[in-house]
Amino acid sequence: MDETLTIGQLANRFELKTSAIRYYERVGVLPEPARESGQRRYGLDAIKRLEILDVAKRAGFTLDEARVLLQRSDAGSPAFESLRELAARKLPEVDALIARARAMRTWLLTATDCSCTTLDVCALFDRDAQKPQTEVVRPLAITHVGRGQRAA
Amino acid sequence: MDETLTIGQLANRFELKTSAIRYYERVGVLPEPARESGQRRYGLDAIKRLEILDVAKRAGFTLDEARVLLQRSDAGSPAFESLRELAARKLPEVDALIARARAMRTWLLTATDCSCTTLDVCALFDRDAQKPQTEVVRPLAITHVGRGQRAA
DNA sequence: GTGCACCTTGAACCCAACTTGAAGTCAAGG
DNA sequence: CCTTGACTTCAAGTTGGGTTCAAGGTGCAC
Repeated sequence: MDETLTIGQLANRFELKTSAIRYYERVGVLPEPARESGQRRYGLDAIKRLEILDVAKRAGFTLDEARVLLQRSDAGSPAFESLRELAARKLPEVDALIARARAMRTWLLTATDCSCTTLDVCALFDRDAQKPQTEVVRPLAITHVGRGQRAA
Repeated sequence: MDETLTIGQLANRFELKTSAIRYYERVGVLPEPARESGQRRYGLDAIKRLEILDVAKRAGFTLDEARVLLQRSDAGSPAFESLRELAARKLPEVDALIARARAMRTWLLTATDCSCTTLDVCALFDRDAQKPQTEVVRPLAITHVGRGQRAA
């Protein structure tokens, strides 16, 4: 029980690829770990960090935001201010996402039992009728999900 | 009233950039339009297409899916089968998105009035406690929103 | 002493949906 | 004639979150 893990063991534990962990290190989300004959060795701190990161990703934070979060968490004292700040900024984005997704859902349901025979005459494609509910929301940073890798 | 628009006029009408319209043409979402001394001239068909595309994008279709949709719409006869098919395939993805977004929302609300002083001890970052509700959903093709351009 | 599993590196590649840039064309106005 | 402004082309860049590749190191068992 020496409490350190290789990158492969750590990756397994979090269902990540080793390349992802190296990537996190590269972009500053994880600090550089200790080495044993050139190889990375991770301790409890890294595990805790990845756990936090895991939750943060689920919560819709980008890696950049998570990086800030984790830096503050290290700093010690005013740790939680940044989290509350970030959460408060994130909330309206998430609300907008939910609203948009619901409008989409309604549209899709209607579409599956629409009986028009050509698209041109169908009310589903009446732009103005849809506008009020389904405003397009621009910068929505929930886009990290599922990009850059094909079916893990 | 000659009913044709230049690319710039069309772009204005849909709050797109001209580059986006050329891009749509390049990837086959819009057909090649007529030309007058080299310049694109768009008619009502193009407007209708962009209206459909607009709704399709709101509904979470990718450009690729929209392209199929619009091709079928041209073909004439079995037009709506493809739409119903696409809608049926899309629905569970949207449901998953909504579920995930709601879990996120709960988490964010909790975060804004959590009173922990360091991240390490906070229940918000207890991975296992969150798992059941907030499973990470992988391929979620709603990612077309807000990528590739900074704040239109 | 070699086979094997695991680790190392940097650079290049992936995706979607565009945007940006350079260099050129065209018509109208002064 | 010259400028202005809107158009044209094709190539390359941007974004985020990684993956993939080639070439090589390390340690242990057989």
